Amino acid sequence: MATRTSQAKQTGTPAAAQPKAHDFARPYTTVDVVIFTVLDDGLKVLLVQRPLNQGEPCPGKWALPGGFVDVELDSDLMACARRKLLEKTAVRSPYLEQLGSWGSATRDPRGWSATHAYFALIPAADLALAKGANAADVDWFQVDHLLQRPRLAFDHSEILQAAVERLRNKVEYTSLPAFLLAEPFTLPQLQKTYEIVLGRAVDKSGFRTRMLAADFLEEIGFVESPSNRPPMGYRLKDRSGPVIFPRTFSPRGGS
Amino acid sequence: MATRTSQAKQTGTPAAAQPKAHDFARPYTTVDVVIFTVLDDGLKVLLVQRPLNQGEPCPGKWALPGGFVDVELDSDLMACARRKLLEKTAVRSPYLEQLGSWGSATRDPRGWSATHAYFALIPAADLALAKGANAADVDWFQVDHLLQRPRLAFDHSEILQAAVERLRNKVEYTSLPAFLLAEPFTLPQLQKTYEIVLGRAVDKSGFRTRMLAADFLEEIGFVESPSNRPPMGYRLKDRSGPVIFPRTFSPRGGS
DNA sequence: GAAATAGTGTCTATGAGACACTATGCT
DNA sequence: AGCATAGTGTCTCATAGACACTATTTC
Repeated sequence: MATRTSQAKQTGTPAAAQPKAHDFARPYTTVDVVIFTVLDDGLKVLLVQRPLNQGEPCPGKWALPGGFVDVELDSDLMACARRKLLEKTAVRSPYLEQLGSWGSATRDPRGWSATHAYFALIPAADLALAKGANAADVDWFQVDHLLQRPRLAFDHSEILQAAVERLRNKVEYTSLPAFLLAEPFTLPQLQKTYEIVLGRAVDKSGFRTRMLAADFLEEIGFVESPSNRPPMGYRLKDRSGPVIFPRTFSPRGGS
Repeated sequence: MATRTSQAKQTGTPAAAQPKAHDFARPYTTVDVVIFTVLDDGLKVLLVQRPLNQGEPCPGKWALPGGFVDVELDSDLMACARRKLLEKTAVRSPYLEQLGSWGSATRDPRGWSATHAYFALIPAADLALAKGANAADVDWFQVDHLLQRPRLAFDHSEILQAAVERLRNKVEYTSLPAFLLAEPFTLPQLQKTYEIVLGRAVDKSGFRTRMLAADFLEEIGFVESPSNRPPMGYRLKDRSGPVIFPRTFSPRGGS
């Protein structure tokens, strides 16, 4: 029992004269980040083109930004994700949430590997500054196109799909889209963001009632807009996470 | 940017004459499983006592069942979780869902490690058979007690807490508790299970309407009960996963 | 004043919660 | 008959969706 090959960690039986289990072959440990933004009226995701070098897997294919956990640099998984994000976007404090993990013997040709996937939301406006940091092999892609024909490296298409599902789901009952906007933002802007992510229109009146009832916005004064009546600007009362609404958005609650 | 120590995997820059990044130090990769059941009118979780051997971390403490991924045995993470579950409970086809991952330099004294946590639901009835497989250092613990004073090995108290939160959350809007019952079960039994997991009573009429409207149950004929009017027995139409209800349970939906 | 956008009022159908009721079997 | 459990009917009130309305600015 409890030994060797498999476990040893949480086994009841004394392990006797076995080599320590944790000296056995270890899978690779990586972190990948699905970075979303709303740009040009569309939901976009950041991808990185894989190098063409010999020995690199999936050469030339587009992939999620990510890579190996660095046991020297990264104190934990989240820190590693934040580092990857910072390297690619120069954004420091995005919304960042763990998505799940994917691990198998075959997902990376180099051997058994497990990746810890995160997803991030960043305002497109924050990127202007970061342009310098963006290399030529980094670009934003329309999410819808990527879902229609999945061609990403490794199992990244699958991970992307899971991220979009999670995002779309949560948007139905949380204030997540607010993290896709730079402050101050207006309610019409926020509504537009919801509509872009959800892929459908939502009623203005209901939307406003809902947002204000959730009590997560703070008025910041009127904001100048390209034309017409000046809208109220808002910021988040608490940037540490989204608010959860009591009910869902969908038109007919139907099962 | 984008080089060395850290990545190399998804970096734009040709890695030139660097040692391959994946030859660097690798974290340990483990899987832990939070196994729930409902037993004696309480929500229980399965724990394993850690061995007392020298060199083993957290000797004598109770921990979630789990251990190192075995790159020979385990084709993927889920398979690893299923294996751990089978080893401890002899249950083959439980409800099994990924919970998240926890990884840091310090969570295991042996070094940088990342665990992939899963949670499982099994009917207590299925365990009778498994008793043989259960070693002396395995036992069921009342979840509420463990949450009140967290004393588990490693960061397992944190993982358990996350699992309970996820479970309680999902129970509000899914048919998950059905996976805690052996078939056939009755609606009163199912209701009881909901109440135990949620920690509060739910209205009978509303409960039944809801369950039947969700159309995930199949009548299996009347079932003998200890007394009185015989209830209808049901089984799941689809054991592959829970149904999601359109709305939540909570009394006042209020925000 | 017209146009365009921001923001509010109001009506209604739905459906969940609450609770009273009926049904069926056991002793 | 009486009790205990299984199962149903019904009333009400909150609210989400729909949509019509008002408000404030620019030209």
